[in-house]
Amino acid sequence: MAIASIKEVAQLASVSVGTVSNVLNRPEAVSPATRERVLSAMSELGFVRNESARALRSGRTRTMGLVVLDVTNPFFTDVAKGVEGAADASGMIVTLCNSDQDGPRERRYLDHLEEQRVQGILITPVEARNPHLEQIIDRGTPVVLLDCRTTKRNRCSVAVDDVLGGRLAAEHLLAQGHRRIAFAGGPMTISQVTDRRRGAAAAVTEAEVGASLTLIETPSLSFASGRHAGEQLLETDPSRRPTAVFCANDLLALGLLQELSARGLRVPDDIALVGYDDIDYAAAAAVPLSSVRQPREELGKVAAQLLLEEIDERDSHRHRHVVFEPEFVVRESSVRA
Amino acid sequence: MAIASIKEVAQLASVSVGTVSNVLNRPEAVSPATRERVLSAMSELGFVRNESARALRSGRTRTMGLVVLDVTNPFFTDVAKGVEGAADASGMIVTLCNSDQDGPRERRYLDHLEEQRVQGILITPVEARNPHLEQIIDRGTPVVLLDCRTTKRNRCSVAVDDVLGGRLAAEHLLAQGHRRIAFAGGPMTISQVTDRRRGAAAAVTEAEVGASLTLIETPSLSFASGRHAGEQLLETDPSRRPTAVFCANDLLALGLLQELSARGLRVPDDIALVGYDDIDYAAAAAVPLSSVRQPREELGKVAAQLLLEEIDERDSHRHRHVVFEPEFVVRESSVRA
DNA sequence: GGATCTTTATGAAACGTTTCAACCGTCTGG
DNA sequence: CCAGACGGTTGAAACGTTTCATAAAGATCC
Repeated sequence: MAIASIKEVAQLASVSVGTVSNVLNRPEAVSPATRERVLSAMSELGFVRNESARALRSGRTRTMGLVVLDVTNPFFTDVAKGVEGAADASGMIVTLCNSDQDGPRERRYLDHLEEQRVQGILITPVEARNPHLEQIIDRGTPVVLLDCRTTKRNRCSVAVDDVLGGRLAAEHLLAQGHRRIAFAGGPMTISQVTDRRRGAAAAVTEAEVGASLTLIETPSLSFASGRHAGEQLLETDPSRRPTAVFCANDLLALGLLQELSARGLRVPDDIALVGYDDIDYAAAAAVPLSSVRQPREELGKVAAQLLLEEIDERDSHRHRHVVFEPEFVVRESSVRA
Repeated sequence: MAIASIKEVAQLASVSVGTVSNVLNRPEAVSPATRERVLSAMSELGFVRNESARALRSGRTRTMGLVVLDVTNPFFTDVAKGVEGAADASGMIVTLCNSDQDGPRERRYLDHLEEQRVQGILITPVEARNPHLEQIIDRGTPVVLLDCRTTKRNRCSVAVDDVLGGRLAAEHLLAQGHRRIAFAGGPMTISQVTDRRRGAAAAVTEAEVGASLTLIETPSLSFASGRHAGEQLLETDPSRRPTAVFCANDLLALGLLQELSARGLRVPDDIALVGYDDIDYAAAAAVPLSSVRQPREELGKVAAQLLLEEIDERDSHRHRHVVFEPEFVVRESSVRA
């Protein structure tokens, strides 16, 4: 049952193991005749190269790790697609891990990736400050921060300006005449959440129109959390209720939208809604969702390229911080007829 | 820069490498005093176990592969979540691969997984007949077919009865009075597509009401393909145009819905729509989508458990074929007021 | 026809673990 | 007081590759 090794292939083809290895790695260095012989021995035995042995001896793998906050969020799957495309073009394989916004889980995956000796790691961390990640970098595994701004000098990062995104969303709502605005999102350890809120808060104060930004903290950025936030909102006294909600992402907004509609509140008439990410489903929602658009696939692609660059250049590499600009997309959920 | 090995840890702790290995694998077999000593040597050196070496020597990894047709499809991410949960509970790690409905790509991933010597593979194959997959099974890697029925005796499978699902959808549309019905989906190599169509076709013929089921073949089961199918539909003569479309999945249906709405056709009045999968976004769509619900996470969970079982039992394992029943969910997209 | 290169193949030494037979004290029961 | 068991530790072999110095056999040149 055990898969044939290079040794058995060598025996069948009457060559040394070194030659078999050469056929695998530098086929041009072996004469056509023997190459043919080795190749047919391989297929006769159903040889499959043992990546563990190869990695152990050569000291390098062909794998990179990608750790995202939520695989079920279309934003991240689009990002993952970008990463995968770039990796594939360089003959790299991506191990996709889902931290599910859970610290310990994230840590387990990081440990595993380091034990696997992946060539590098792309990560959207659960917490901005992460000593464990720091250690991994110190031990020599390149890490690129994904969708997360940083000024740290020991890594690259690719992000979209979330503070600006938050500002755009809030300015739009203010322009629509809203004064009691809420920001929904959480947990507050996630930098995207705090950045978006910060941008919105700044816009609200600067407007000097007596507007306020209250906080609806959610346990996660999911559809379910959105529905739950909707319940909370419905419990508050209508006279003091916010007239507009800016959600930290589209999933949250879609969940909120569904809960509000189910309970008879109309969007945008009773409550205006703005999301974030502009996932495909935002435009297709019951009430098409205004949202802050990010270049999702591009984000992943650039992050992967940065990592590949760092892997290639190693010591001579200079870390870079790429920041994209978000774009506000107006749809029905935030403009009263 | 190189990460410390077990040997250096042993040296620092003044023990043999065997003892260090024991601390790692059978800590109860080593005295508390030395264990402590070894542990602190490890943290001092920043030791990280080399999984390649471990896998090579022990002959087993702690990884399973999951190959899906489309990571951006919420159906598959939900399935993946189920798989991951079950795997995690058994200390296994999942390598998630996205074939993107592309044969060669699928093949590359399968090769990689086999080279990695994963303990087993969960796959929703691009084509039902797959000689390469067959070889992998023959060489001894357990494979479980995911969301794909089979009667093959050399593997387990977990699926939802797609023929029944197709039938439910068609029967519903027939009951609503539709006679010119279309089935949208593709490519036809994917068994889910053909099964769903077959079920629908059977229902249509059995009804004996002079109804017909035309085919709108799409290149993939994506949002974009749905929009494209919408264009096609709009080009056909309104008098001969189908009055209802049953889409092979929800993404397709949502794309179609968006295109139709954008071009001024009303759903369900001008064209009724039924999807498949009942992803979260189906209920939240502009026109809430009728759909065929599948137990997504459960599907993944059971598949993973079957695989784990097979990995455990090995030779004594008896393959099983689990089939779930789908459920039709009626919403506005298919019932005229 | 010898010297010098090239081309091709070889054999053995790593890589970092796990595994296991063997060993050494110390304890236990008779 | 001895035989045997037991808890703890050791040392070396093995896993399947890659890598590299070396060798053998032709080819090329003067």
